[in-house]
Amino acid sequence: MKLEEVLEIIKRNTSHFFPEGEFIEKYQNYLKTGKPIRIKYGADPSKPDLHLGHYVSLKKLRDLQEIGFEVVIIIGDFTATIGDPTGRSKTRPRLSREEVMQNAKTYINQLSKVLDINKISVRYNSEWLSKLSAYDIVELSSKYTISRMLEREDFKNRINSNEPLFIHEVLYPLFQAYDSVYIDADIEVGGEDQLFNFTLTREIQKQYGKEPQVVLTLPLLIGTDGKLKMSKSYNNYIAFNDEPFDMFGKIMSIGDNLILDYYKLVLYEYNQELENFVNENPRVAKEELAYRIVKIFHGEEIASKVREEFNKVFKYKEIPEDTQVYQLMQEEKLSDILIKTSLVSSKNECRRLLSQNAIKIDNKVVNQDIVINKSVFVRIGKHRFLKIVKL
RNA sequence: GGGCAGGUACCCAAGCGGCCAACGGGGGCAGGCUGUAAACCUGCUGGGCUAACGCCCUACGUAGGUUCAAAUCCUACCCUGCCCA
Repeated sequence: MKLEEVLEIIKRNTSHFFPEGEFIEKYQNYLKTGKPIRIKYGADPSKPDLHLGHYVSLKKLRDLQEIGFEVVIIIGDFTATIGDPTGRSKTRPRLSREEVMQNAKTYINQLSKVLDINKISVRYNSEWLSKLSAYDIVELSSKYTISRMLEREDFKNRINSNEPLFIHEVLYPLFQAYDSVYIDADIEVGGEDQLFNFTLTREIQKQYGKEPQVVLTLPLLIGTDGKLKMSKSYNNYIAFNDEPFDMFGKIMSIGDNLILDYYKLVLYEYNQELENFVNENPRVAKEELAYRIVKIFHGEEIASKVREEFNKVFKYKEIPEDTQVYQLMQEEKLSDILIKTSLVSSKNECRRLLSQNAIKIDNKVVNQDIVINKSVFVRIGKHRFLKIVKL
């Protein structure tokens, strides 16, 4: 493929890409010698749920993969026991090895929804990091200074606000850098928040006499709350593994100001026509967006089914088809049933909801904890449903 | 090692012997208005019992103690920050 075309693919949607000259050299060398360009992508197994935010980067990996670049996924099983401090105002809880390994397993399966799984290689960084001796670690840490490390916003903020900053957290970027040294990364891809780590890695690679990696970052997708970057810890994420109906619903709940972003970053779509469409008819534009994203993860058939279902339930207020069913053996109090099915977490919560007119049975508001003795349909708030079937 | 300041619910943060399941803000949930948008208004936000007034249990770093009564006082311990060494 021509260099210009490759550059075009690379630059689509990216927020940082540098140094371009180094990339061009690498690419020309690839054309000449056939030595593949190795892309590194670091996966954090402390958060096993991949979400749309990850998708933005993974999609880029997919593009690069199709050009013929070699994608190496680094499962940070070792670094996860430290916890990436990026953007954190607080020390992350450290995970046990068992938890980390468990999480790592589910990762690959989710990755296969975006990447050609047969062409990637997967490495666990404990493979080399756990073998470093104290001597090696001293050597690694002698290659960077504290003051440069403290140039990082998040670290600086911690210091300034008298929050603890532990030494192992400062070590994190160094270990991540060592991964690149070890696997000879040519390019590292990730979210924009990794910019510091990625550029630091270049320095470390040079110190080890390696060719520094090219940095490629992608913009961060804003989460469903409309404010913060999509992240599991903020609970504002749309996960690969969400049920199609939930996924559709979550997308429908995003603010208007995000619609265009999602089109652009997730679907790679942006033009003036689309912008006009979004401005003129955000509701329809959003529904189309939801449909198309669900289609990526669940296929066309399910996507259109879910779209129909969504409109039935929320536009025309009908009863959803696929909903949790509770089999009623004998008469039971409503509250007991709701707790058993964990639609409600306690009796107090149930009481609260009742008193706030949040619970509807067969479309009629109930205010009291009545006894159920027949088949009914229960709706709590906007999106909790239960079909009770009397046997 | 020494001195000082701190550790309160999901987060921030008041309270400093009873009126404290704990002010206020954020977040979350729910209702109204809507397009499951935003903005806005309102209510709720530890658990159990009750139709309800209310009652009981568990919770203010951990463990003990003083008191009729402790988040609040005392003792020890753990943890964090700042300053000194």
